[in-house]
Order: sequence, then structure tokens, then C-alpha cells
Amino acid sequence: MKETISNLPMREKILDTAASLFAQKGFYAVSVREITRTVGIKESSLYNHFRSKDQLLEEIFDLFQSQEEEFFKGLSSAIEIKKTFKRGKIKTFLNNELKRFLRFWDSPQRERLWFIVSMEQHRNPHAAGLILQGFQQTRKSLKNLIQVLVDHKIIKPLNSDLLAAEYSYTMRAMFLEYRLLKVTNQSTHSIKKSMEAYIQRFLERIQDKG
Amino acid sequence: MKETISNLPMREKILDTAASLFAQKGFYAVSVREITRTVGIKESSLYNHFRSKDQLLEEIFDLFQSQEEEFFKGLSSAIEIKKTFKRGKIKTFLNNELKRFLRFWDSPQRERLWFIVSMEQHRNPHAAGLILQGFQQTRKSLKNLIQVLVDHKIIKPLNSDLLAAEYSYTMRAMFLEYRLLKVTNQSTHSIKKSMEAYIQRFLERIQDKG
DNA sequence: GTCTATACGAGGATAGAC
DNA sequence: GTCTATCCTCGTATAGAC
Repeated sequence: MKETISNLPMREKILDTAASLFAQKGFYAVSVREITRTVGIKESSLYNHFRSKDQLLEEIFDLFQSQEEEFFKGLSSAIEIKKTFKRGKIKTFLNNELKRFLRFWDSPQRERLWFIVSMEQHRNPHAAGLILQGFQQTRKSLKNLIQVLVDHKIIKPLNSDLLAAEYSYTMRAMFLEYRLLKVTNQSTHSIKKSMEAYIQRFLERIQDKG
Repeated sequence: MKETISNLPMREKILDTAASLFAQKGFYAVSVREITRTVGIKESSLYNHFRSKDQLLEEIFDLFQSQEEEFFKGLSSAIEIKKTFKRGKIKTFLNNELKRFLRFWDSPQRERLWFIVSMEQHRNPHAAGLILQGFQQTRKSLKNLIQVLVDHKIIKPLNSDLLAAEYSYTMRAMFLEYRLLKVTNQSTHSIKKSMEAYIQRFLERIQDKG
């Protein structure tokens, strides 16, 4: 895959390398020298493409945001398509979306973006905003789904705000543990099972058996 | 309160200053020069108290761990004492423990420790271990509580592992949002209400009405 | 236990030749 | 758009006087 990277325009090559190094060590621990040495250019050349080291980080934040938007757009259209939900298929749908979510962020390129934003979220307001936006978007999408299910009388007429919050918070915390296990090279089997078990119990609670 | 700090032994003063600066900017963004300048000593003097900058971080991790242990010890004894649960008091108990938890980590000293460990969790295995330990401890304490409630027939004989996981994951994600809102100077009112609402619905689901 | 002095590599960034 | 050369500050850390 090195060929792919080395065929990129220099600007992309720099950004890609920076993302890779930032994700491994954190923004501050990586120097411009290290980035350019890895790319194979001189420090001064980097400044023909980026104003500063900070600009690299900002562009990475933008990439993260566009990836998040891409995922949520996919989720929205999946919900839209499934307006013809068959009663028994909700569980399959949720499990598939969970798998899609995990696969989406397991992609090495996106995983790096996720790490960088996560690392920076506590000291960088921009990063914090992106994470909070993720929380909100997840709730919003879930609320939308639950409303569709309520409208089709597949689940009881429950408060979709509260349910969406509950489901998305739980899933998000599990996802954080999933990521932490992955990065420390531990098995994610158990936490994946917990996620599936949660979906199962969540549905049992809300489905309209009548 | 500056008097309090300046009366500390030098070793504590350095550690306190380091924690404060690390929490604001991150470990890498803070230099030994900056720490000693803030304390009012020369760089060389710091090395009479600490082997290296890394040792400062390690000691901060130890402080975090001892604070976590302190909290969980308090929670355990609260559960122990409440073995005589009155049916109607569980909600009060959980709400109180929630408030205690938030107040505990809202203390400026502990908040700093929490920030530092959170920031370092993605690149530092020691920090990642501490966070994962927190996940586990929370589940364990909750499982213990639920088991007590089941034994006293206050709640239905449900799987305490699954319930503990669900409750603690949800609360933890909400806590993360709480912290992120705080650090970005936004209102935490809404998320606190969500926490209380979650406790309410959780209890409704599991209480033995019979 | 703190200071002065110093070592020396690494940090981000720029000027100007090619 | 890349290079060489250079700037100057900051990084951690140590030796040795007081």
C-alpha cells in the first residue's frame, strides 16, 4: 500500500503522514521535522503547503467531521429506506447498523482521525465540539429511527427522546471501551457481545407485542 | 488559596503545579522550564525531587488511582450500610450516589487528575489501564448493589451482570458528556436531568411491583 | 536543597538560491 | 515547489559552587 501513498500529491502525502504520526504519539509529541523526514522532504517544503503545524491539525479535524457526516448520512438513508420495517427485522437492522458503525471506524484511515480528535478533545475546544456534535447526532438519528418505529406501531408509543438518549449513550460508552481495548491489543469479543446483548434487551423492552 | 499551595513542601508544590499545567495543556505541551518557572525555582532544583518529567506523570497517575479507590470504597460502604433498603428509597439512594460522584470529580484537584489521565489514555498504556479499571470497578460495584436488591426482593430476579453493565455504561457516557460540557463552559443542566431521568426509568423497569 | 552555568539536541519557522 | 542554510527559542538534564 506504500505505492498508493507515494503516488498522492505532496499535500495529501504530508497530511496523511501527519495524521498517522499524530495518531500514534499525539500532536505535541510529533515534530514538523519528523513529519517531513517521514515524507522525505525538507522542513521548509512543508510550509509551501501548510501555514503551520496547527493548520495540519485543523485540516485533520475537518476530515474527521466530514467522515462523521458521511456515516450519519448513511444511517439516515438506511432508516429512510427501512420505513417499510417488518416487525421481526428491527433487531437485524440494529445489529447491522452496529456492525457497519464498528467497521466504518475500524478503517485504519478513520481510526486515526478518531484517535487524534479523542486525544485532543480535553485541551482543544474545536475537538471537544466535534465530540459533542457526535453525541448529538447519534441521539438525533436514533430519535428519528424510534419515531419511525412508533409511527408504524412496531414499538409502544414511548418517549423517543429518552429512549434515543439511553440507547445512544450506552452504545457510545461501549464503543469507547471497544476502542480502548483495541488500542491496548486486548480482545474485543466480550464487549461486542455486550453490545449485541444490549440491542436484544432494548428491543424486548420497547417492542409492542400486541 | 495561594497561601495553601505556597506552604506545601516543595515536592508537593512541584507536583501540584505540574498537575495543574498538564491538565490545562497536556503533558507534552508543558516543559520542565514552565513548571519550575511557575513554582519559582530553577530547573535544576526540580531534579532534586523527581528523577525526570516522566516521573511527575507517573505520580499523577498514582494519585488518580488512589482517588478512584477512595470513591469506590465509599460506594461499597454506602451499599453495605443500605442493606436495610426500604423499597421506596432506592431512587433516593441512586440519585444521592450520582450527586456524590459528580461532586467528587468536580473538585478542582480531582478534576485535574481526571483530565490528565483522560488525555493520556490513547497513547499511554498506564493511563489506558486506569480508565479500563474504572469501567470494571463501576460495573462491579453496580453488580454488587443490584445483587443486594435482588436478595431483598426489592427488584425482580434479573441478571445482575447485564443490568450493571447497562447502567454503568450509560452513566459513564453521560459523565463524559458532562465533563466535556463543563470544560467547554456549557450548561450541564440538561445532561444532569438526563442522568436523573435515566435512573428513574431504570428503576421503573427493574422494580418488583408485586 | 537551591543556585549559576552550561551542554546540546530538537523545536517551529523563514530567506533566498535553484 | 524544493532545496540549503540559518534563526533563535525551548527542550531535558547535569556539574559543581554555596
